Amino acid sequence: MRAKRACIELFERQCRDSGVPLTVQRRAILQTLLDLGNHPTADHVHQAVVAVVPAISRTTVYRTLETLVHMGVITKLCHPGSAVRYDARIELHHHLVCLRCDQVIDFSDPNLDALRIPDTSSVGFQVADFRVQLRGLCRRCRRMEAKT
Amino acid sequence: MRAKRACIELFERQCRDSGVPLTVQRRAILQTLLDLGNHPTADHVHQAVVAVVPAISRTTVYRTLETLVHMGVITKLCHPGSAVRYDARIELHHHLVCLRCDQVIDFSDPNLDALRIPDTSSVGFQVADFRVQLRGLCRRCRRMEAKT
DNA sequence: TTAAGTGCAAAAGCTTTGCGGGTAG
DNA sequence: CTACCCGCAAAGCTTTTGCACTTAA
Repeated sequence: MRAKRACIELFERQCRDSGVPLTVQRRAILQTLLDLGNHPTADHVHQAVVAVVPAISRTTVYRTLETLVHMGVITKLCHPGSAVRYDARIELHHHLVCLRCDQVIDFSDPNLDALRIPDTSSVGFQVADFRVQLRGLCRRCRRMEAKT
Repeated sequence: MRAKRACIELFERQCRDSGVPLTVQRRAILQTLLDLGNHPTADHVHQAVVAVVPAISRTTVYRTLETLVHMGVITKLCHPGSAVRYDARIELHHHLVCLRCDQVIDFSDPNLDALRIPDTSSVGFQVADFRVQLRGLCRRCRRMEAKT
């Protein structure tokens, strides 16, 4: 995937520009998040990154993920479940949200991307981007439902 | 507000139709959620409902909120924060999500409502409805940003 | 050199579970 | 009467905090 390299370069550039130290741990966490692909929790990331940097602590993973969000390199996922999930894809894309099992699936569609952003100045809100959530039942939950 | 009564009636009808016992606690929790308005956590609901039913336990609030979600009377909010939030508004509406403070603000707009739902059959997903998240900075965070 | 990052252990939140007693239908 | 609900207490997760040590720039 081409986007991964771009994401890492963005991160390294931002670090230099704002004087944020570029550590082994940070690099490994970002790399792992990119490799994992789908919406892991902080703990998922920790489990995976331990394979690369065995001594890394859960605390560092939590802290680093928040740092990366702040830098705009990754985003927090809006998720109905209890644990926070992170998303390394910052390009415009959308989500299928299962109302039964709370799973979140990436979904891309040019028509959704073309949405015109409405005026929110009346509430003083400044829009940066948007996501569409299509809510319903995923394949598995639909089957379970059918059996009942 | 008209919708509140409708919501309670929907709930009572569903209870009778599916034989779900209609208890004092459930009624009070739904009523409280409707009165609170904006996206409370389970604990917020508990704090508020104690004023009406003093002996009610936190556990019951957690359980009942999940029951109401399952019945389709309320929905879980997709929220980037750590605690789950609930939304008594089941009508179509959208959200402004602040990327700095994680606040979620209700937002209605006919143009967003008119979105054409794309075909998701290729991934076996059945869409029930949708929400648009406009992400950016809320008024307060925008001011804080400006000062820096 | 020095400001910032890291690891550890412990605390603080949020949510779920098991169980005896209570209640709506 | 009977199945389901409720409250309590305790356990189980997830996330944050304080502090001493290490490291990138």
